[in-house]
Amino acid sequence: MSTMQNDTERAILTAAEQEFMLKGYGGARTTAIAEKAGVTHAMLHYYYRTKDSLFNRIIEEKAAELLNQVLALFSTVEHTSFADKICHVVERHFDMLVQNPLLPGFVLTELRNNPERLEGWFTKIGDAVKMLAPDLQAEVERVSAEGTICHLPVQALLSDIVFLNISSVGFADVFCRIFGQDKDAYLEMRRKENVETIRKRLLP
Amino acid sequence: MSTMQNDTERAILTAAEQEFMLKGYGGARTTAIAEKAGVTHAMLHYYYRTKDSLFNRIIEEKAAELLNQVLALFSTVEHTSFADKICHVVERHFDMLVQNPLLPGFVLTELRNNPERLEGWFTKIGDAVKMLAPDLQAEVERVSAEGTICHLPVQALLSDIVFLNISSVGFADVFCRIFGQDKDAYLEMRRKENVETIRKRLLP
DNA sequence: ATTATCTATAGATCTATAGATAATGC
DNA sequence: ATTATCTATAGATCTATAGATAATGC
Repeated sequence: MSTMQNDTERAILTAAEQEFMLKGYGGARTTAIAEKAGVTHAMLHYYYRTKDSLFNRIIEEKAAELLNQVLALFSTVEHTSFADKICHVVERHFDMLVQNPLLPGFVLTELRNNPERLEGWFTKIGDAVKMLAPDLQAEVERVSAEGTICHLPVQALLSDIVFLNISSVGFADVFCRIFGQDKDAYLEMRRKENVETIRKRLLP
Repeated sequence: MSTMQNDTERAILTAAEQEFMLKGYGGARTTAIAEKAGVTHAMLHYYYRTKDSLFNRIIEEKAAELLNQVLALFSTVEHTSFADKICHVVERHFDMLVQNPLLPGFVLTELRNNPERLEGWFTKIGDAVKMLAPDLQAEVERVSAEGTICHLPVQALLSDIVFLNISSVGFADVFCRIFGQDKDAYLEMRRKENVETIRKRLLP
């Protein structure tokens, strides 16, 4: 069975994911991956043939995993208000990024160097957004007409959330150094601050 | 005079800045820089000796340029209110990033791969922040006591501004594709949206 | 004399494969 | 027979320099 992987195979995948996320496709070295996995370099090519196919294998796994997590953000319990629901999404999205702190940098790097390699990601995410956005926009229209929140396009709101959270996690190292703050304390501050900022953004 | 550069020298610098900003130190190739500059590869080493010294030369120039721009953001004309002043800073910071769209990705890449190479940048920025932050915080204390704005730590406010602007520019390509929007239209939307978000964040 | 330029190449590093050998499963 | 592993190496790519030659400035 193909999912019945031996230790070597699994070790290579794990090491490869770390290396690719950290260095990007171009920066990753198959020799370094093999070394990190504790196998000879030839074994990597024996199991995955080329660097390229190993990379594709990794990002397809990662894409499925991330898409599930993102979709799960929205399919959650009922909340008292629209604003509460959004704030809950902000918090869960933030936590998801803390679990994948290398993601923003990885995406930015690949986007620059070989955007075609992430083509699949963007079409998948684009499709998911096309599914979710209209419902969300309809809800905004309805609730804003009641005067509970202000009116705004969901593209703007979603961008706000993602941008605040991505940067908070991606640039935490820079900013906590610039401000002379502990990293955990800084992230804790950002988590609250992003919720607060989005909540105020929704005020009528 | 050392600032009296010939065409070759200048062409190498220009090409190197583009290449380093686009690919990062590790991804940049001195052969590619020479080719882009239209000179033989040996000339690059003749003028700047090593890839490393060429890189340092580039980022020191860039650091000085960026720091001046950032400091200029705050030393500006008087405004009617604190909130107006901040919103003006947001707009000018946004425009500055549009002029340097590769900057966020470059910083993130170098931060990951060899943070020590940007050590100088962060200490300089840290020093500048230590100069500006107390005055700004004092103003927040004063104006928030009057009830015109809410109280908040300047670290949070500055992070909010930088994060929204950096991501808007850095991830514009991804997001306008995901939303099926024109890039210029998306950036125009983000410019207004970031000002609006920060203005609301300051509400009492 | 000094500065600028070119050709050629050394030496390092990286991906990928060839070919031999050991372990495993019928 | 098939699967897993190792050693050795081919071939590509990249940084850096050596050494020769042309242009420039006293």
